[in-house]
Amino acid sequence: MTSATPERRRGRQLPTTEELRIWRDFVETTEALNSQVASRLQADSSLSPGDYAVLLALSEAQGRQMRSSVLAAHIGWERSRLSHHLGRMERRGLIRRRECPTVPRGAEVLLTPAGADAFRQSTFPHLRAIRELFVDALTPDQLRAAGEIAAALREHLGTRRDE
Amino acid sequence: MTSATPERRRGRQLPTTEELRIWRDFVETTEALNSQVASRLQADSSLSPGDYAVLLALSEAQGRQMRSSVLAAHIGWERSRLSHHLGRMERRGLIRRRECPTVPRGAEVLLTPAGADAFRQSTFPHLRAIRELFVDALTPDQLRAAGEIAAALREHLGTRRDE
DNA sequence: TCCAGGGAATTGACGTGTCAATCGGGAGGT
DNA sequence: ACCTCCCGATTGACACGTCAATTCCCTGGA
Repeated sequence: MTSATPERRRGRQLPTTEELRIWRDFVETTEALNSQVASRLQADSSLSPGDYAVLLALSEAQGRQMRSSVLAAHIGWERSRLSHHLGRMERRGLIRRRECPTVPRGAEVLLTPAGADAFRQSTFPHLRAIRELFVDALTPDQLRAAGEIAAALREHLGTRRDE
Repeated sequence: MTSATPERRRGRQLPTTEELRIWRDFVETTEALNSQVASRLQADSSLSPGDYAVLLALSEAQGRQMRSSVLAAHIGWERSRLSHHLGRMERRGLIRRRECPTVPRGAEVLLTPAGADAFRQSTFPHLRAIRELFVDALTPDQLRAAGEIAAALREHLGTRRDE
């Protein structure tokens, strides 16, 4: 029976019921959306969203190759996550790894022809899925608002990172 | 029912650059937000969001117990996912499973005292984290818009489910 | 009686993600 | 030269999710 006293509610420490409803709705919906997009991508091209992100970055890179840690920074992944993922992609022949001539202990990641091909094949259906599942679901105002919400959330996360 | 007009469908199969930017922003930001909320929950109470969802449902259930498949439906999980998760939670002593007397082959899931305790301890910090990381980041208008966007996306996903 | 089928739940295999070691070189200081 | 420290990358252990079997039991024909 240590429920919030009136004093503790001062300054609104806890979300209201309505705010909480929106939170749950928001989280569950974005999860469902992600999983739909992922399963379409999988069905269309046997790629995961992670594969797609890596292949996209490599496709746009000079010489279709990139140092491992640069790639990680570029797509915003932890290095160990990338290392695991590259291992799986290498097994499937989508990329290759090679020692970097310039950086000691560095690794070059390079796109194989099969990887470039898989990426090319996947692009169109993937973008179409994004349009159908995300863009088409929203009015122009809502789409704009979604962008602003993302910016506000990210900004807020950033400012809180120092704690 | 503001479905895409024939013109719209024919004219623009792919998202524009701006739409795509919003999509990426939206996806990455919601992922970052989820992971922040999850890591706070973990730090505050050693629970994952999955644990929290299960414990919340059981806490609100009659007699603090529920049939496994009812629980799965209640939190919107696949049964096999729930089964795996319950296994992990049972190892940690948060829940227990018992044969259901009424349903053949049915399983009752019930909250242990330790599980009830962990949930009670986690609630306040978790709700506070939601407030700080989500609610506080947005203006009232943006919060309302987030709810509407979630509703629109979910509605749209639902209508496309038949394909 | 036997057995096909169906529902509830579990299991196994595997992809994915995080965290904490670990490895293998160069610097830099002494 | 030796030793320490840092840096790039990998590895191992484990949590989490999904999909495809599989198990167990019950029920409804033939």
